[in-house]
Amino acid sequence: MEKIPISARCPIRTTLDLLGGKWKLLILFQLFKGPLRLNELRKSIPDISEKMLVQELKILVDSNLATRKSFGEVPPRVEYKLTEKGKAAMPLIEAMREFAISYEAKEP
Amino acid sequence: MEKIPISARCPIRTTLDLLGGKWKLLILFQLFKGPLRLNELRKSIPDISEKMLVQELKILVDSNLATRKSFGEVPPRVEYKLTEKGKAAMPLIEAMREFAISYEAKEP
DNA sequence: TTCCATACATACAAAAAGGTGTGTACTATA
DNA sequence: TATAGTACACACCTTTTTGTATGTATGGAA
Repeated sequence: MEKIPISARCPIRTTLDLLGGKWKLLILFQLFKGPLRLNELRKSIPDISEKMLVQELKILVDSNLATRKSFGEVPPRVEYKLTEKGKAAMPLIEAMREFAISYEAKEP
Repeated sequence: MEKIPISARCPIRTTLDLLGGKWKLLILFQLFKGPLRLNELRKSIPDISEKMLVQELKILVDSNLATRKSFGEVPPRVEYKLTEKGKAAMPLIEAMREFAISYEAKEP
């Protein structure tokens, strides 16, 4: 039996679990514009490796933040798309943008 | 000379650099309620280690998101407090809370 | 026949993040 | 005199995350 501290399941931790790390929010942000194929995502995030992209997409799909649709063609064609839950991250990204802007302002 | 991809300095990455990781947002959240001493922070985040707390606070201070005020007493008394830039993270935390709530809802 | 494109998988290595345990300075208090 | 409290520092270790380099299946184009 594990000892779970009182704050182990607060909304901040939940969100960190779902969206933490270097890439997930960047991927989600790209997908807001509409469904994308793997290679399209790769081009829109130039410094991500293929492995990371595949791995993070899998996690996003497992968390029900995105869906994967394979067209069963050859060469393979697969499209990734946000779910409703995934789209709910938009205000969060907006808040991040605003935070970054206010941080970089010269004011106090 | 380093090669910097086109998207290296977007607001998402800036925010991730400043607030990423397991602890910074939790610490900031505690400090919204008002200035706190190290031990008070430790009690309000039961599962953080002293090293992590000190280390993360130092980073937050270096980033101008918080300030450190030593009272020069013995035993030491030090207070940590948010700066204006630090307070600007509040909407972000609010957005995280809302995201977590919507994620955990049973709807689609 | 060789090569290309796509969307992966897998093994391995490097780097970053996080955790544990101990020590220190100083004073007050028991 | 021994102990406690505070806010650290430092060494060391483990885990997690990220990166690199290859390999695979398939069919069509050259």
